[in-house]
Amino acid sequence: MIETVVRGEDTKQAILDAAENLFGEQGYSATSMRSIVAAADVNLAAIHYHFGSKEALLEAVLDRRGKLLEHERFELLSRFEAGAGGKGPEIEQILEAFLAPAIRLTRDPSGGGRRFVQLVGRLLGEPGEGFRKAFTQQFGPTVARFGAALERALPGTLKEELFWKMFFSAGAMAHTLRSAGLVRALSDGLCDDSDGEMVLKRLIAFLAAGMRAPLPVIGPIQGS
Amino acid sequence: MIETVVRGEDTKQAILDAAENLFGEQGYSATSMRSIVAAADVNLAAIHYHFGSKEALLEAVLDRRGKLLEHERFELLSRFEAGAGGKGPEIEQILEAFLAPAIRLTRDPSGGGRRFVQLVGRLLGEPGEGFRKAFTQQFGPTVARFGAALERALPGTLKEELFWKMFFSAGAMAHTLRSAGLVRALSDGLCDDSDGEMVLKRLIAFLAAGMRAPLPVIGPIQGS
DNA sequence: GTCTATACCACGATAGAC
DNA sequence: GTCTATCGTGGTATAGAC
Repeated sequence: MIETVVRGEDTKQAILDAAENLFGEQGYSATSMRSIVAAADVNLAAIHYHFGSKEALLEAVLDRRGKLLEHERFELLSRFEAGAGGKGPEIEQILEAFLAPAIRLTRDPSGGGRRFVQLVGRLLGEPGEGFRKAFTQQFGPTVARFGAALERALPGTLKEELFWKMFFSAGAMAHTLRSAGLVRALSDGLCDDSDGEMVLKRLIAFLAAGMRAPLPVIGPIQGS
Repeated sequence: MIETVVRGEDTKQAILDAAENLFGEQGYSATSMRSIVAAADVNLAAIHYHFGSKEALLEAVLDRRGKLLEHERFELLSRFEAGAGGKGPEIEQILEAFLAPAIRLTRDPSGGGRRFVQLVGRLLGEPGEGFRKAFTQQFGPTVARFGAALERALPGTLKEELFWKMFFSAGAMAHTLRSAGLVRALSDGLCDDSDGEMVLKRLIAFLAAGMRAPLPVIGPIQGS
């Protein structure tokens, strides 16, 4: 006779922890729900009871830390805005407000924060209308808020040019975040990303230069 | 009585075409072999006969266009090197030699080239020791060749700093390539990437600025 | 409300007939 | 070279125990 132990919220959190780790390590599609319930030591059907589906579980994983991440980013940006007087914060400060909370998550001793960051970085590149919607919903307000800040920091930049700069930057940022902890292997031992502050400062310097660079305008507006 | 038709090489190419399209559209893990054989109108076991496994099929897809892509990149870089005399090509030219052949593939009328480029861009972010090995094998020589060219174009740059610049650039490039044809949707109609030359020039300008920017050096080497 | 057992169909892979 | 049959595992769904 197997005893039925009612754990309630514990079960939910155990599933979220296991899913965060496995999704971050192996990617969403490559992770099976059976491996998640095995790691969490719960029954297979518990996922469907608490979340409904694999995709809904992913959204719950994103939600758990995503709200806090968004709050920290807004908080930091607001602090920089307050300290900059009327002219708004510098580009470097805007980038720092966006990146520092994410990089800090990378150093979470439990490893869960790093896995979460890797997962988000990978999701930006994954196709499937399914969770592009969830992704936009999660990070849309952040993109809007930081886009507005960048627009003020780069006077005279067309909306279209700013989009491309943010687009290129998103690629570099996502690549850096999803590779968290793997740089030593990727660079054959040449480099290391264990010093998060170092990675942060270098990424900011790289992106700020690109943000300030004038992008060529093609077409009848400028001619050749 | 169903007739057995022997198609030989046709079957192999049909599978490669279908796999390229579906891997590029949906990603590797999310694409089932059954959907591939349905699109190619061949039997399920044909994949295993011609390629051996799903992962081997992926490598075959990468191989088919990858060799030509590498050749075009090397060719372009060599031409720039020949035209630059003893001092080597400019950063912009090196980036163009790397990116232009890939962007041009994006405009392939059949759509296969675009799907291939999307696939490669996505693979850079996917985990799994499995095809990181295949990926390195496919693009290792290219990275080495272009890294050497960049090193000469950026005198006085430490190997470590150069790695990070190439690392950030790889993220931006992969993001741009894997989003080929999706920018209109991603930007809510604000921008479009149907003009490949425009995307190319803007990406090069963005990256060249980052490449030239001095990255902060942390640690005892420079102090604060 | 919480959890278990179990069944369902699609998946990647393989063996062997033709 | 091609096909069918089959294996173990994947995501999903539900009935019912507690």
